[in-house]
Amino acid sequence: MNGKEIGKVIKERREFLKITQKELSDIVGVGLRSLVDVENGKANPTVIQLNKICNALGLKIEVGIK
Amino acid sequence: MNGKEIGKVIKERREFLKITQKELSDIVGVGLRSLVDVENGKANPTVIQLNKICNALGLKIEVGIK
DNA sequence: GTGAGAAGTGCATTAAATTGCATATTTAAT
DNA sequence: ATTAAATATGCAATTTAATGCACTTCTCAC
Repeated sequence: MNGKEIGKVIKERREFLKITQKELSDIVGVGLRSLVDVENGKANPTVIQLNKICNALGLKIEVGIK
Repeated sequence: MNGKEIGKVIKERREFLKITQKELSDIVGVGLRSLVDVENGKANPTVIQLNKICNALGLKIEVGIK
């Protein structure tokens, strides 16, 4: 999964939970600008950044054998 | 999975494949210093950085429902 | 079709990741 | 115990992610 695909999952999950980018950004403690960019695959986020977002959405990061 | 856990997977996978950090670093195009830090959970790598490493090791990143 | 809230963009600044290099430490073979 | 290769760390420089703000665009409900 690359940045675009990850962003897609995050965005869909957020929309499924019916929360706005602003709300999520506040909850998570990640800048709105950064969150928007991540969702749109225009960012290259760090693991910590991704984890913050994932935790709030009931998502997780996994690294495993292909 | 946090940085430490991810590093552990990467390190174990590299050792399983019997390649050195230097070799992997050269193959992947990631600085040796960065690779070492990632493996030891002392880094907060970006998705691109992680993907470079994972690709060379037959690993993948996944973001999914917890 | 207007208005309001949500989403996306450009730009400048700040914070942090990435890197190379020199050096230390660990590991493993002889 | 020596040695050599592999692994780890401190530090400084460079690159890039993260952020805020102002502004634009999109999307619906009315």
